[in-house]
Amino acid sequence: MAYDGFMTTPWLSDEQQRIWRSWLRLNRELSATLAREMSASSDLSMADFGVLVQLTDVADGRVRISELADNLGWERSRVSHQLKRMQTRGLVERFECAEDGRGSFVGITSAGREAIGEAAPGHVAEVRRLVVDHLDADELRDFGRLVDRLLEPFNG
Amino acid sequence: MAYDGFMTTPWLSDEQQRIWRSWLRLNRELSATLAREMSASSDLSMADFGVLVQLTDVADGRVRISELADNLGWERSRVSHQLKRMQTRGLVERFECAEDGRGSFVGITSAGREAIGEAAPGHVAEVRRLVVDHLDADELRDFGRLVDRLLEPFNG
DNA sequence: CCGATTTGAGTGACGCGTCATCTACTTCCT
DNA sequence: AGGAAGTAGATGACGCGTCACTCAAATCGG
Repeated sequence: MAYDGFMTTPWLSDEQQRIWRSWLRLNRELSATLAREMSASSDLSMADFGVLVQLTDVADGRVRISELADNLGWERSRVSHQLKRMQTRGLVERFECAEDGRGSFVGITSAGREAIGEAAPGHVAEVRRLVVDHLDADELRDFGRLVDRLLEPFNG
Repeated sequence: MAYDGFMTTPWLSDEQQRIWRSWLRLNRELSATLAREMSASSDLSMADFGVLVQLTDVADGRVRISELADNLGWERSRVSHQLKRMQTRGLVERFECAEDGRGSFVGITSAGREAIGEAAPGHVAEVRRLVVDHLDADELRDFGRLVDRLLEPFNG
């Protein structure tokens, strides 16, 4: 157990610290690589892509802003900023909401569909290459189990 | 195997997709929670904290900027921007480099040491609570092994 | 029915991160 | 020695993300 000189609280053990730092590094490398691939092979950012995925996931192609925020796990204001940028570029469009005068719908445009259609194959290939195909069946199962385990504190 | 209507490339299987999305969510929740805790219990951001950790890691308290960038796994320009902000707040200081007229050293100030001393215990507690103590010994070992496995493509 | 509270959404300020580019210094090649 | 190429670091522009705040509409409690 390693203690840091100026702290009165135990730091992590060397092994725990190694694992934690590796985890941080993995996130860094993975998201940087995916972001680079995305912007190299399309005009979309990862954020754009995430939004468009959600918008193609829904049947009628239009979602309430808050529902979109929930599905993305983003703050509302983040969604708002993001949609503003995407609307400027013609990737999404907004519609008024009849049932609730405060709310509004957002939907994907045909330009948006075209953009995600271009971006998706390369992105999927990269996720496969770096993660899915890089683990065998057992490892992938363990991986899923662990991720679920670590998500527990955020589900309750 | 699920295919997306407008694509000619295979998407991920439902299970693979579920795991991948869970992983993305875990990153989101974890980093958001840690960032929130950090800024609630100190005046530091996660980025500030990372820099200060590196600067306390080295013995003499001064590092070449590029070395710092390598240790952090950050781009140089990111380091440059970050250090400028931190220098303004008195957390770090710069020194000229005698051996190389282009280069410079950066070191932690006493204000910087004080700041990280305040921030560290809460941060460590949060990492413990959400990750380390949330997994038993076997799970932690598996987790480390999987993270290492996924880091392989970035090591070669 | 009316005021108080809550909720859906947007905004401005500001810190973060990347990319392209710049400057100054060093190194390498001949 | 001297010019070409490379390297250390800084910078400006711009997109991303959060926080604190605003406004309008809906809902709730009496």
